[in-house]
Parts: sequence; C-alpha cells; structure tokens
Amino acid sequence: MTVRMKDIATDLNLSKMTISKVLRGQMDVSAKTKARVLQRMKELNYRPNISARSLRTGQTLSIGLIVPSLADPIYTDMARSVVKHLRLANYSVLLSSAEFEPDLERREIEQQLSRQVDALILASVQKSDELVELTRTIQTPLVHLYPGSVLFKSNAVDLHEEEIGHLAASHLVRVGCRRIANVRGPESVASDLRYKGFRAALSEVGQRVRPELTTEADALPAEDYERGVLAAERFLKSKVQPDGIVCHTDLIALGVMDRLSDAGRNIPNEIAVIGCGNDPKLCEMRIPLSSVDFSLGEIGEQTAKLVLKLLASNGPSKVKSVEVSPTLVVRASTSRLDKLSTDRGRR
Amino acid sequence: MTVRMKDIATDLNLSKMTISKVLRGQMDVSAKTKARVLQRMKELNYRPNISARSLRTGQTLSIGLIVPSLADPIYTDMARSVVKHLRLANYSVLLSSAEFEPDLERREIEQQLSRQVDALILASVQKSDELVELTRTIQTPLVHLYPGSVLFKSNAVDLHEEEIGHLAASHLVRVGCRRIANVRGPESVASDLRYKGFRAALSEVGQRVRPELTTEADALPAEDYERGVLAAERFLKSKVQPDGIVCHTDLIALGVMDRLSDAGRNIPNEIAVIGCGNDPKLCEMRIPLSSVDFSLGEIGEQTAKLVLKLLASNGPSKVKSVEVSPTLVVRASTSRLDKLSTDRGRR
DNA sequence: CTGAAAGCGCTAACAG
DNA sequence: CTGTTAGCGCTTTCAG
Repeated sequence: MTVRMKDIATDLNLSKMTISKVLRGQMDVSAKTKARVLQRMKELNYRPNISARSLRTGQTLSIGLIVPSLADPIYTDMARSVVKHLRLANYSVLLSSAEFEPDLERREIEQQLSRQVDALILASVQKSDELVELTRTIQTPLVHLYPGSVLFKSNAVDLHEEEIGHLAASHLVRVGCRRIANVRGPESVASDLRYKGFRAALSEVGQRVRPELTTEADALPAEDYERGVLAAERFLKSKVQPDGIVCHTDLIALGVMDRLSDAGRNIPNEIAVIGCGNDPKLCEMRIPLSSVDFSLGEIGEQTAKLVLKLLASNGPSKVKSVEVSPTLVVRASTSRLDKLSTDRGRR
Repeated sequence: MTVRMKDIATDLNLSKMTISKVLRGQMDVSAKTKARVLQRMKELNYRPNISARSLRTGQTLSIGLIVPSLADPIYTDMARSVVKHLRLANYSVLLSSAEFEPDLERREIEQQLSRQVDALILASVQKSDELVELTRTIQTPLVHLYPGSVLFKSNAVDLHEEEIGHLAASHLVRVGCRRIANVRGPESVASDLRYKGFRAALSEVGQRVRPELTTEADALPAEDYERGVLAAERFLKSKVQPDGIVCHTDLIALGVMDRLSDAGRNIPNEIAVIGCGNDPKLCEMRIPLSSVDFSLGEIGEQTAKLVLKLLASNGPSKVKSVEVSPTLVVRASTSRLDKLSTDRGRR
C-alpha cells in the first residue's frame, strides 16, 4: 500500500523518529543518515500523511476560502491573489464556492471547519442573523472579504465602493465634462455606494446631479449590454445632452458607446464614457474603454496578510478592517486631446 | 478548546463509541440516547475532526482538482460542474490552480496527494515525461481532464476539438456559404484539431479550403480582438471575398464583425460569422454572435462520474476515455432569413 | 546523535 | 442497545 515512515525506518534499520526528524529538517541528525533517509524517500515516493501530522500538531497549514461564485472574475481574481500570497507562507487554500446559495455557504463553512482549517476567509453572500451567529461561535480565526464584509464588525478587507463612483466622476470632471450622466446597476448596496461617491464628486466641484441624466435602478433591463443601449437612448432624447457618462459596469458602457456611435456622437470628444471593472476582454475593443479597476489583487494580498497576522498573534487579537481603493485606468473613451496630458499626470 | 467526542460522552455519561455511532447514523442506538447526543452536539457546536476520521478510515471523502488557471472561464466552468456533481456523492473538492507553471503544478499534485485525496483530477498544462512518470507511480486514482488529457493513455475526459471546427464550418455551409474563411488561433494542438475539423466539413460537401481565406497561426497579433480586425482587413483585400468566417474565439469574431461592419458589409447576409466559446458577455452585443459552445458543464459531469466509477470499483479498473461533443448555438450573426428555419430545425 | 513511549480524535471489530 | 480494546501515521517529550 502507501509508504509510511515506518517502512523507511525498517528498511534502513532506524526508528521512525529519525525519519520524522529528517522530514522536518531538524538539525540533530548526522549528515550521513540524513542522506540515506532522503535517498530512500525519493526511491519510494514517500509522501507524508498530512492528516496524521495535523492530528498530532493541531494545525493543518490550510486555510479555507469561500467565495460566492467561481463564475465571476471578481471572485476568482481575489481568490488567485489570496492563494498566491498564502502560499508564500506555506499555507494551502481550500477553495469553495457557495454558488450564491446561503444554505450551501453554511454547509461549506461547516465542511471547512471540520477539515480543521487554521483560518477561514469568507466572502459571504448573505447577511442573515444565523450566519452572524455562526461566525461568532467559531474559534477559528475568521476574515471577512468583499463583498458583504461590511456587515460584520470584525476582521474584514473590503473594496472602497464609494471611491469607485468618485474616481469615475472626478475623472470626467477633470477632462472637462459638465453634464455628467450615470447609468446605475440594479438595486444593491454596492450600487448605492458608488452612486453616493458619484454625487460627492460632482458636488465637490459645484456641479449638480441631474435627475434626467441618472437612470433609476429598476427602470431598465437587467442584461447589462441592453441596459446600456437603452440608457443611452434615453439620454439622447433628453433635453439636456450629457457630455460624460459613468457606467456601473464595463458591459453597460459598451452598450452605451454603441448606441451613441450609432447616433453619430463622437467618443470621447462629444461624450466621454467610463465603465467599472476594467475587464480585459471588454476594455480593448473598438474604442478602448476607460474604467475603474477594483484592485482585486490588492484585496487578496491584504486579506492574506491579515490572516497571517491573526495566525501569528495567538489569542483574540484586535479587530482590524482594511478598505482597499480602486484605481483609475484611462483609455481612449475618455482621452480628449486637449485634456489628456493633464489627466495622465494626476493618475 | 475544541469540542471532541469525549466531551460529549462524559457530559452524558456515555462512551465515545456511542457518540460515534450517533454521528454516523448507525441504527443500534436507542432513540432516547440518540436524541440526547444530538441535542448536546448542537449545544456545543460539535464538529467531527475529519483528519482524525480519515486517519482511521483511510479515506478523506475529498477529491483533488488541479486546473491550469482560475482566470479563464474554461477552467472555472469545468471546475464548477465537477464540484457540483461530486458533492452530490458527498465528496468535497480540493481545488488548486497551477497558474500555467509546470513546477507549481507538480507541487500542487504532491500537496494534494499528501492531503490524502481519494482521487485526483488533473487538467494539466504540461506534457513532460517527468509528469507522465509521476502520474504512473501514484496509487491514487487519476483522471485526466481537458486540455492535455490526450497525451495520457489513461482515464480521461476530453473535449472533441475537431468537432468544434466541423460544427462551425458545416453550420455555415448549411446557411448557404460557399467561400468560407478561417481565422485560426495561435499555434496549438487545439487550433490544429479545430482546423482539421473545419477542413473535413468543407471537403465533405465538396468545397475546397482556400489558402487566401485562411490565416496563418503566427501571422497576426496574439491579442484576439485585434487579431480579428486584421484578419477581416486581409479578407476584404482578398481577390476572393468570403461569405462566411469561422473564428477561433468569440473575441476574434467580434473584431472580425466590427471591421466588416465598418467596411459596410452586411452580417449575416453578405458574410456570416461564427465564433467559438459561447462566452455570455461577448455573444450578446450588437449583432449577437453565433458560437460553438464547449459543453464544459457536460465535461465536468462526465469527469465526476468517471471518478466515482473508479472509486466504486476497487482495483485498477479498465482505462476509460470519454470525449464530449461541443454544441452549436445559433444567433443573429449567422441567421440568414431564407435559411434560418431549416437550420434551427437541425440543432 | 538516536530512539522509546505516549497520544492527537476517531472508528473497526468485537464483547457484553 | 452500549462499551472495550486497539490502532490509523505522525510528532512531542524525554531518555539514552
């Protein structure tokens, strides 16, 4: 069957203790036996049984990560970064998806706790009292991750949603827009926060938010591209024509741009358009799209660091929350010839 | 500390054996004690230690899945389906990404084997002898997964690449195309196979493959959208104008369509365009794009089933390979008014 | 430098 | 129906 320490030990007339020491790189073994042991391990393809080790040591060197979905790059990008940075500290990650089902999420949490993860990272899909209760009873260190981390008053790393709207709007202001429209996403906390940032950016420079240039959350189809097309159509009919449009997603922005182009509008000179998400596939077509990048890699890195800090400090350390800022990526859809250099300088 | 069986046992003046039996739902426990035990488990938030159980039983009820990347929906879509179908059989999945690094892939394999996965599913990024050797030495049941499964003469589930090209080309033939062009992807096994299927489809109906309407693998930029734009440009200058174009990816197809539209060509009536991948974000814009769907969910399901079969039949069962067929999704970019109904009927 | 003993939390096999 | 014994593969502790 499978090779154990004992097999190597008897092969070499040693005790399994010595094998264990070699395995873990302890210093009190002669160079010669060490070499013999390593040699035999190679030959037999020995692989330590981590279950057994964990049972003894009480730690698994594994960390659970539960995300809402694997179908959305938002989560996989964060996950990739978390995995990468935890691996540097020799931790493995048990990655699960809750598939946006609260019930499945709960089961995955239980499952990972049963597998004795040393810490748990949760990008939750729900805000139920039941979950809050559950997360309070567990001993395992827990870090909440965007989205949904806002609701838990504990260790959390989140994306600064408000700043997304602010960044987009103030960029348009800087390239000279005076009548800035906003195509909002479907009703959600994130959508509200981005809109709040948007309004703040306008009011800071004395511009007012025009209701006729703001779409209601539920007045448009949920399909993003179509949503953008219809929003643009509405703006084209409006009394006040916008000269800049902030879109809740990149795909909405593409719909907007297509409709505006069809109507003969020049982008970016007549109307500048900016999206959110900085999706590589969507931002490099026809008129390359300026977008607000969510800094998902940074979020993952901060999360990994917070977890490691928690693990290092034994005992319930102080609650710490981190909010990561999005970044602006300027491309053709907002690059007006006269303003471009100024704006690049401010990035 | 953490709650163990023993705690519940002493609390209730029982032996831990009884607790174990309740936990596993064995029948030889009185309803009354069973209720008491379950009650106390709830109260104390007891969670069985899976490391300990695995050590004893020799199985972890976990299965390793290693994919080349988490950044590409091809892999995450397969992974989601694998996870879903293995969960139905009560297995957890340890999901890792090799990030396209052969070295990391090898380390992840070792890691998962050390964690005693009951079986391993590998969508490999490499074809090295070293890896083939490694996979031959391990005792753990192994299933190879698209892509890269071709090279291993063992349990494998693969996508029928050749059929992708065939499906796309024969669809264009059916809607009446006579001069079908092909925009190939960068040099790869997959690209060659799809092209092979493409040629087969044409020759089956007596059409010839025209060199001037086939792009060389390396003659164009690697960036897909731009690749499509330039390919279309070349076709527009060609002596023979194509009336249908098969594209290696959806993004290439978008580039192609944009360039053709700019040149005033009508899609689909003058030129029909079809992509591969059926990416939801990319296929629903302007002229909705017909595409060949890779049936990734089906691949995942077949993989899960093969693994479960392997696990059920103890002993080295016969090698089994499955090849999953892609499917055609017809949208506006190939829907010619006169031929549409015929074609829909054949789907 | 090497090794013997004990036990992590759980369950298989068998007794009562 | 309930409990006893033994041991999974490893590491901690302490003795040679």
